[in-house]
Amino acid sequence: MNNTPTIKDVARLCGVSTQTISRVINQKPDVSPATRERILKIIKETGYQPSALARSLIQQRSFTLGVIIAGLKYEGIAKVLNGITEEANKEGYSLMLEELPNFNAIDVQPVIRSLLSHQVEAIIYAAPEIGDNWRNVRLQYPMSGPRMVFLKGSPYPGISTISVDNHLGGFLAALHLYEQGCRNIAHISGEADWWETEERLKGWKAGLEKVGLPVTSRQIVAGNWSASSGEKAFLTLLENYPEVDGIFAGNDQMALSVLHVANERGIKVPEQLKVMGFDNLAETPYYSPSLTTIRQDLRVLGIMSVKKVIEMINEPDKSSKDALPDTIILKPELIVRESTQAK
Amino acid sequence: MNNTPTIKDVARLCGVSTQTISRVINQKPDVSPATRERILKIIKETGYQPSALARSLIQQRSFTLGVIIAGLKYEGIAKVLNGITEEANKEGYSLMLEELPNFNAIDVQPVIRSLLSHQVEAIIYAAPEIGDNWRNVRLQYPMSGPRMVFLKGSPYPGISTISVDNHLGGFLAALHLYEQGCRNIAHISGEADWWETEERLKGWKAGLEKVGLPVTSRQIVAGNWSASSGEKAFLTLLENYPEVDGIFAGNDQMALSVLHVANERGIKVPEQLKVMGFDNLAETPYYSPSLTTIRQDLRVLGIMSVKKVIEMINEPDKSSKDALPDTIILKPELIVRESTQAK
DNA sequence: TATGTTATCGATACCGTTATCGTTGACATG
DNA sequence: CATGTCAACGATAACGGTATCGATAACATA
Repeated sequence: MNNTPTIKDVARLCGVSTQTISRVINQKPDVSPATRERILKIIKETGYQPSALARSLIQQRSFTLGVIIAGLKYEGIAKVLNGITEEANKEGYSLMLEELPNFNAIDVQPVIRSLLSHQVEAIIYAAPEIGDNWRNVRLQYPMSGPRMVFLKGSPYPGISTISVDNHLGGFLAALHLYEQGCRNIAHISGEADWWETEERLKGWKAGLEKVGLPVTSRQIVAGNWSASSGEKAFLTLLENYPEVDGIFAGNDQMALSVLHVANERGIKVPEQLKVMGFDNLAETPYYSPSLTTIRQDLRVLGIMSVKKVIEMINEPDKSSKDALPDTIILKPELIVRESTQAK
Repeated sequence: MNNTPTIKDVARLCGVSTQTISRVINQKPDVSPATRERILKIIKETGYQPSALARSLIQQRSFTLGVIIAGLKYEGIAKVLNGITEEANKEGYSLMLEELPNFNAIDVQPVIRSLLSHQVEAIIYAAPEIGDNWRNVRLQYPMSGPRMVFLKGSPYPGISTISVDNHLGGFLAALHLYEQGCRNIAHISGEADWWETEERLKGWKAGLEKVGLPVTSRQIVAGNWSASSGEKAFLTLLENYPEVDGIFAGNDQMALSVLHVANERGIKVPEQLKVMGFDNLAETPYYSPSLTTIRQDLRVLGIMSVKKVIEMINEPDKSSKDALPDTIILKPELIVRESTQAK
């Protein structure tokens, strides 16, 4: 009585069957203009809103996507999510959001089950690939379940994956530092076992090899994405590899703390040391000096992921000619700023 | 046939009624240990998962919260969301996420209707208060609808609101700069019409008045939260208020670009100019110099909001003794670093 | 007049689950 | 033996919609 009206209430008020109401709200034919108008009026008056739940149940379509994320504090994922919400909104899909408490694959199963029980039509898996945690998810995932797209990790045949070419990013970084005159180039890597960490490292190595510079263990120090880890790593570098004249940090935060320490110690950037990061955070133009970095457009990544899953929903045979490929690799881009500009 | 099994499939396989299956999955009595075990075994074998949709429909409970956000690119909201997902997870609630395409109140109505049609049990409104956009939402929202909590805006009698005391933050900032010896203190404000902008500005004014410093229009320059706006604002300040010796920026990004410009121009921070921000971003300890700022714990804000709405769901009479108050104001905290340390 | 066509609408079943009440049989009790 | 109690289970309706088919009346056509 006091609650929100249902289709039955509206039908009773209009003196017609629920079926006719259904026809009106779904804009189907077989309703006379007169009754249609009368019904629309009463719908407006009562504020009636069809239940998406009941609809999903009978139609076997929820128009809902599941999104699994982890590490919202890591900044990057927020941008991905931004793209996802934008595109999902545009396409009329709702989103169920699940954040994993940690990065293990162990806790993923209940999260997926929860999404499935809500009959999401597809799942966007945007938690980072660390070690073999993706592998387990991919293996355990039921073939009969709704389609799934993996974000920011390694491609795998038969499984849709959308990533940024981190290898290329590392490669570009190494080359750029070389071209700016650096001959002793170090790398502060991201958190161990992350796919992105490995790829950036490999790309950086490939770049050094390409230009004929040696790659020794002294040149590589492990960080963990955090600014404080970047600070420690840089201090280690100064001790073990004092001739360093170029640093490629695995992300902008770690690069920032390199700038910070350099500033404290009177090491001039870029004159004595060239520094670059990865991500192109919005603030990087305002670091001191402004930071050269590798731009990756994570918002677009999110948009692509929604486009892809909706495409998979609409044609499960995936045999369209201009369909998106299963594996999409976005190209990162070098952004040159003061921190590597030879003067 | 090929699809996920329903309760009927399980019932048929077990040779019992669906009711008995229901009793098992809900851990209710009136099932013999033998059949219970047999049923559990078949449930495991088939991978049966009860439909949350059907359940929500019959029970009139969805165990789902709606979250409305805007401006994911603004960093702060990601932390709020982080707290929300954490607490919701803990309490066994799912989340439906909706991001507003802009900050107007115009587009809010369809978003709310969408959430209502999914029968969310409560809504957390975490889009910023700008001008009177909250007012419209609050007025248009149906009294009969699920309860709603507003985040990061002005309290209003009878409506639950959880915010940070931005006024206090601005006040603390002004006082701190004064205590550090500044006598010409400027403010770079956030985007116009935001509640947070106004509060920080008012608090800062109150602080200056408290210590007996004048407040003139020259001392206030409008920014828009972005680092580039901070740069412009600082340049304006240098022109119109050259005697400035202390700056309170409305957020850390704008403070960062003040540091950047100061560094470029050879203005020594903190010796000649003391600078502070607001937010306490993770990177602020590594700005050069490290940045004094006002810490607000937005993750806790998110957690509190979930606690509050769940409390409202469970006891709509809100007459418990140790219930959370309708209006919760979290206290920000001064974090002193190099950028304001008198030497 | 008998039949066909069309526009408009309703009756019924169903989606997958649970609430509610009823049924059955075994056993105890007076 | 009649009755009561209890454990274990099923039948039916309901949640709020839609799919499917059918019904009715008005009108056109043969």
